[in-house]
Amino acid sequence: MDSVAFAKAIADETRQEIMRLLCCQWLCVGDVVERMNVTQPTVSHHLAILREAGLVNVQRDGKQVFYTLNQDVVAICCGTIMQNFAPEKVNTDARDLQMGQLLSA
Amino acid sequence: MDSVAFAKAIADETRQEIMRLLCCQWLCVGDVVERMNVTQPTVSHHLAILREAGLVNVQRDGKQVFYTLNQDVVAICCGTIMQNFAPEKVNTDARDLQMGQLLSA
DNA sequence: ATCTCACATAGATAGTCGTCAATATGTAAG
DNA sequence: CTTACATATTGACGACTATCTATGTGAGAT
Repeated sequence: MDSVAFAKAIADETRQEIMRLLCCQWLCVGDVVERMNVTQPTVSHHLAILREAGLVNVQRDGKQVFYTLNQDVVAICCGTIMQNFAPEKVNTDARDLQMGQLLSA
Repeated sequence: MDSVAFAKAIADETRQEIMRLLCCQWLCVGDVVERMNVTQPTVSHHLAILREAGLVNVQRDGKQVFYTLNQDVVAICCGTIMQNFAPEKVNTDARDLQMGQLLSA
């Protein structure tokens, strides 16, 4: 998963809203649809993009399909981007200090 | 700077290539152009997008305009995204451990 | 088997984006 | 005040994207 593909996958308001819904919980497609202001095919489309990017975990249960956000991939991709484009902010000897600043910003 | 705007700004191969060039050094537009395979207007266009996103610092020197990547903004935005979409990976008590795993992945 | 429900896919359309050639702007030099 | 140079802006064009309606698919339930 390269940085460009990851950025493209999350570069959409609707998609990030879906990601927020799927963060730390499993929801089926219908649940997502009824919490948003777009149609079911639109949700399905965005879920497909997130799925192909490896950003969501999928599990079928009967007629329903459940999704949840893959936090590991998000974290790893963000780490890669920071290593690529903010190397001076993630140097080894001051890592946790810097992270503390970043996370409180 | 919200996560969507940041993602859109970096969601392009050419732009990330420019960002790599401008990481940790100042380059004028001409220098960027001659290291890439796109025309000067294209580089100027992408620099404008990065500039409006606050991702580059700009400094004029005579006829030339120098750019460099703003690593702080990159780091802060990545931190925001991780807080939004990978909260379980950046919790306080295991922060540096998790970061160590991420950065070595 | 048929029906129904949940989800995915296809097709159409409007809007956005990346790129280039051409031109404008602005800065320094002669 | 031209001239030359570095960068920015404009306009055009093709490619991609987000959304919708309509339809397909696949898994229980009757």
